[in-house]
Amino acid sequence: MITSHNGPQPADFTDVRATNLAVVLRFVRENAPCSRADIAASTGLNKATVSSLVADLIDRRLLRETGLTEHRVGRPATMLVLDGSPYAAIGIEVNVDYITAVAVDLKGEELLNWRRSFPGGTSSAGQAVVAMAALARRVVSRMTKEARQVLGLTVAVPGLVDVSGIVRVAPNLGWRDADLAGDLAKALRDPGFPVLVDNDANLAALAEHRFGPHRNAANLVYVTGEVGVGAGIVLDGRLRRGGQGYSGEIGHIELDPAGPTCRCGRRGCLEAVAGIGAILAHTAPDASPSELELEIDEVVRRARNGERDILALLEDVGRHLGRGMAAVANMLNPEVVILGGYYVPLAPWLVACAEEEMYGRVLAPGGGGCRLEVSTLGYGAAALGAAARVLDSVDSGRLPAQR
Amino acid sequence: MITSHNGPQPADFTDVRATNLAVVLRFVRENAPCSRADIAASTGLNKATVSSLVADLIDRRLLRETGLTEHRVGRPATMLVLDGSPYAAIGIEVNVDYITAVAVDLKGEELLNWRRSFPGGTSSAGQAVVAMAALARRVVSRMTKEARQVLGLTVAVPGLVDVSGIVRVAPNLGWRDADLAGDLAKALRDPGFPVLVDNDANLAALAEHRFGPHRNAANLVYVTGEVGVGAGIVLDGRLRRGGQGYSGEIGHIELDPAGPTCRCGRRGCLEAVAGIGAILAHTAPDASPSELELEIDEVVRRARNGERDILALLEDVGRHLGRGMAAVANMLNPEVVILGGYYVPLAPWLVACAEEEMYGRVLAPGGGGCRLEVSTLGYGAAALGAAARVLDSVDSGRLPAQR
DNA sequence: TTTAGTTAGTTCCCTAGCCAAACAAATGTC
DNA sequence: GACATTTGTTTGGCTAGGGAACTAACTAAA
Repeated sequence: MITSHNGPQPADFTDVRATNLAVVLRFVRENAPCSRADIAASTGLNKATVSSLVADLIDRRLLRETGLTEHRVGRPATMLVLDGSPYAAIGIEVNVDYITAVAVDLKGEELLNWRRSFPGGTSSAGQAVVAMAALARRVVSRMTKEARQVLGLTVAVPGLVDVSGIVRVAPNLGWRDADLAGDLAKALRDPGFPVLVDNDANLAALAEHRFGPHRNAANLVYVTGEVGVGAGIVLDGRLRRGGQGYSGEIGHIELDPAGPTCRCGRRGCLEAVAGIGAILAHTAPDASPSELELEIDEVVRRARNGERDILALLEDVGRHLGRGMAAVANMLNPEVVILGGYYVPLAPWLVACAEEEMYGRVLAPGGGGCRLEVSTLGYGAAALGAAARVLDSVDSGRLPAQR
Repeated sequence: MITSHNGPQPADFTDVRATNLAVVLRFVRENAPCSRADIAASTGLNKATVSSLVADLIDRRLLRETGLTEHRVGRPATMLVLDGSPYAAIGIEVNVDYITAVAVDLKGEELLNWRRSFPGGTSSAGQAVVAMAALARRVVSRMTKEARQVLGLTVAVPGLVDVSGIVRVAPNLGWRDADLAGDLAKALRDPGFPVLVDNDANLAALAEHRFGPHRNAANLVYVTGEVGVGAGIVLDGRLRRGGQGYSGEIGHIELDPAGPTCRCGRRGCLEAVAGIGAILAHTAPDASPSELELEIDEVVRRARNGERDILALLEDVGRHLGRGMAAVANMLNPEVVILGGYYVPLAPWLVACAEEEMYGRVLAPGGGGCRLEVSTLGYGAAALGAAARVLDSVDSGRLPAQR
């Protein structure tokens, strides 16, 4: 795909080809099964060109012809689908108490989803690399056994990852300035596929953008609901990382100078008043990271039981969250803000208040068309997004080499 | 230029040509005077290709050869510069008490800058169209007299402009749902050039991005300092308007639930605690819009005199502004936030506090490399940006027809 | 069972436009 | 004056998209 960011690059024919291959690939992904004629009619490409592009994609085993034809008047069409079998993209998520690995095929279908407990909170980045490498090797060998070529691997990290892929700060993991991608690639001994690192919120946003129910929204924001609150921002169809890669740090937007003290030392941060910690501070002040999930389950149980104080607490958190999301909606005017992480199980008691608060504060008419939704991808969104990151580079025309 | 937003479009050779023409044009703009050989060496395009592209651009009178050559070893180079003379881009800004029109040539050099007083605050959109059309006609005829072809006209409006160019709400002007662009084009009777409308903050951001001292920053935010506070957001080298075009409405980010009441009815909005109105509420509570400039001059005078209460007031506003900018910097991680409008004359007393507050709140290491700067383009930034908007479409390869 | 009609996909040719290499032009240097 | 150096043009080759004609494979109707 021909892009023109910071200092436009000149284009040549290979760019045209790459762009058009990507166009066809994406069209088939969205509209499979479909015929060459469909592609030509919908994309505006010439029939001959489509035939040539499709042949190329079939050669590279990205597409496959199905025997099926449509029975209407005229010559029946040879239908095309994405070929799921020959490739895999791997996503890994490191977190405070576990490492998750997922692998997906080109269609985004999950091939495996493994979770290992891992004391991320008390391990060094080096130890994490060892653990990730071990897990990655097993995933890769499984993929190889299934005769799949691995297209790439991306690691999702809860922390600030700069544009060059260095993990600058990961507060919950206690890491600083770790070249996770480089070290992991080294540990995998020249794996033959790219190894990347990115922020978990960014990748979860990517997952929503590619697989979620709002995948046709070109502008969306994904909000993580963990102890930290972060956002991944997709504008005009692409992840926007900002100048150094640190965009989306909405957790420390100050909502109330008289609010509770945040772990960052200041007062009334979004994270302090609407993060998961703000709930647990009331219900289980001493919970360790590994007990988070259990504690949230307990909160859900009590909310279901209709316990007044819990409901009031959640309403309060919802309202604060809504105020934060109003800031996001006012600043970026996305089509949808998607709440993820622990906000998902708590959504039934949060969203109504949050929505009310948000819509009351968004200046644009009709709230700027911005909806507040709950993620349906579950806790694995970041890992899935990490895999989606790999697929994205295929989609933008960097196809695997021809057989 | 080949773009691939919302549903990628297929590319063909004309796109390659357009992309490369734009590459050459932009290179010459940045590096004039320069030779064909320079262009080839720096862009990576082939010498032959550059010659052909340059010939095309000279044909369209976008470039011009200067007789000047560099005297080094070897054949002297024919130097190329942008041809300023044959074209003009027009920008118009409507505001509460005046209409400004500027015209610039391809280099961005100001050809004229006219200001008419106009009671925007009490006029209908229809009346504004009449006034703008009258002004525009005079500008066009002046340009025609100078033998310049007008490439386009853009109107900057302080209000919410949707993606289709309709002015949805302009609070200070009292307009709603006005098709300014359509009506103005009609009033100009098929002018033969495109007429567009956009938000003033967006266009000022564009002006900074093209002409300002931070023009090489691919990620920047421009903040208007009027009674209303709005932002224009440039990410990855392009203006980001959000889903419906309403991005940048930072004026109503709530900073303090216990703060003063904002004109939007809520409390503690950025605009209410750090807008120009927050200053004038203390110094000249009954000032009319047309007296704003005078009142600000008075504030500046008193600050220069070292009046304690004024300095304290400005410090306070600066701190609130810094808190708002921290939210922006945390969310978007731009390379620079540029303060415009009335913040410019007040900057000496605002910026230090604002910076301190901002850096204290930005989570990213080193503040994410985000600087807080003051606009150097003056009050005309929006009008200039409106003209820049026209030049942008030339830059992206939509060249004026060949002679 | 033809025959006509319709749609799908391929083939052939043309053209745009990039690149590489050779070459011509214009200068400085020894 | 020979040679080196750099600029810009010319020529030819290649990639890849578009258009039109053609073949293929089916349905429908006579």
